[in-house]
Amino acid sequence: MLESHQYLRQFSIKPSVQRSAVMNFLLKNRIHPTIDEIYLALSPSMPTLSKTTVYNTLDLFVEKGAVRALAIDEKNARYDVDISAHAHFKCRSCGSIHDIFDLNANMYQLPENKSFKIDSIEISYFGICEHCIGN
Amino acid sequence: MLESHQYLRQFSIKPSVQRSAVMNFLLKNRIHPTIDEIYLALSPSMPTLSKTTVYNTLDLFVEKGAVRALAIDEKNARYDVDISAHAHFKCRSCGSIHDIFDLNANMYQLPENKSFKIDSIEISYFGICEHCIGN
DNA sequence: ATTATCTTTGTAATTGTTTCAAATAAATAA
DNA sequence: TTATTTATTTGAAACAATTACAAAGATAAT
Ligand SMILES: [Mn+2]
Ligand SMILES: [Mn+2]
Ligand SMILES: [Zn+2]
Ligand SMILES: [Zn+2]
Repeated sequence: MLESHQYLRQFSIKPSVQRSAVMNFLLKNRIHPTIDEIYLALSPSMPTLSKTTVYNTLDLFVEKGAVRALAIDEKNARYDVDISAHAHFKCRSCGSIHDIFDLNANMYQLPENKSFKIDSIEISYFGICEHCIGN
Repeated sequence: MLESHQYLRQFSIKPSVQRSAVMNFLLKNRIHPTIDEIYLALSPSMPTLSKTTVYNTLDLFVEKGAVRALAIDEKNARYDVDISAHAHFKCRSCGSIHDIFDLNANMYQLPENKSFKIDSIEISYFGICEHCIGN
């Protein structure tokens, strides 16, 4: 919790109790969680926590560049505290999302394009995960 | 309409009136439309068309491999009748989605991975489009 | 013609997200 | 400190996209 406190400051985010708790969860659970997963995980120890606060908090984190929102899951927004350039894998069966590899320089290279001003890239792979194959 | 009739058969989709109309729209409007856009476009000429049918139809098309569902837009599912390997660009301002380039062989190459059985890739770029810059 | 199967339709339910105003907490000024 | 302003959290309601489902309609098989 102290760590997340510090961590938030690096992104000039004022560390409230709720924000620190959310960031702490993200730092310790690198599973690209949904809003609901975050809320359900924190709710027991913070009974007054509102889901709206989780939404507000994640919006703020994204705006400040502390976390990245992933589009890989059509159902729910997914959040990643790892903002380095890396690709993801989503299992079609269980829906879990995993880091798959770091993007090398030429893959991550944002292409020059006359029609669009490109500022970011998202590379997603789909298939079946190890765990689901063994079922 | 005759064309889409034929086209559907290639994917062993039985071409009903509704299915042909939806496929015809997709073939002639390569804008990666949402369900709603498809429904609103067809609705005037097919007043009895149900939105549920549009959902059913697109689910079937995806299942049969005739169209690809894109995850690039968090709000709505987007559908692409072009199933070739190509990357997309989404404008953060107006939300429009464009084809940006074909994926070359080494980019499209699905990586071998011991933990996951990978079957597809989606590469998305984000930024601001030409039109929105000039505003 | 009858029966069975496939497809479409409209409604209702569900889910994820956003809006918003009141309540609470934190920061600043007096 | 106390008062005042500003920032944050909260819960309820509104909203939007999708899904579930059962009845109606169309098509195919007997
Ligand atoms: Mn990640
Ligand atoms: Mn496309
Ligand atoms: Zn899995
Ligand atoms: Zn634009």
